[in-house]
Amino acid sequence: MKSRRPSCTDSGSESSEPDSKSPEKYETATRRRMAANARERKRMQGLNTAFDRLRKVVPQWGQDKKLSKYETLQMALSYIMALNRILTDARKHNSAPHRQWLDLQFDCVQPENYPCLMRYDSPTDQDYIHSSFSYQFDGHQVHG
DNA sequence: TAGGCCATCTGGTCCT
DNA sequence: AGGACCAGATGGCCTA
Repeated sequence: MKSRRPSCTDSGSESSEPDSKSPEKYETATRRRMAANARERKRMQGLNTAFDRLRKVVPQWGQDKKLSKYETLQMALSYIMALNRILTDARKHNSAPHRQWLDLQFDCVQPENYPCLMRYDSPTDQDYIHSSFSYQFDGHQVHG
């Protein structure tokens, strides 16, 4: 857990001074604010858990650094488009050898087999897979 | 030190 | 009324 802002306590409400309100109303407002803050924290934690799960199923291309949220979304988009492309290509070439090739592709996109995405048997494989993933880490760009 | 990324707080809006 | 969601503000941490 990261450190929290020292200036903003859970009581939360420098802005909600007692003013003309009764102490009871001030207390109620403070309690509600604290509860809302806690809910918001929990909600954001849920969101971050979802991002972590997404990171696990999205290829990282050997990046040792954890993908940022933005990068994760861009990579997920790119990944989905790549899978879509595999399916489209498979429909175009529906012969037996390509069936084999398609099976291989599907094997490779299983999360437990991601290492095989990083190991290319031929330059052609490397070109194809890289061309399928349009997301570039450097440029933060997706070509669709 | 600047810039990127992130967690948290907060007030507003919408929905139940 | 209260919860969920969102966006803006703020400050901490890390890296080049």
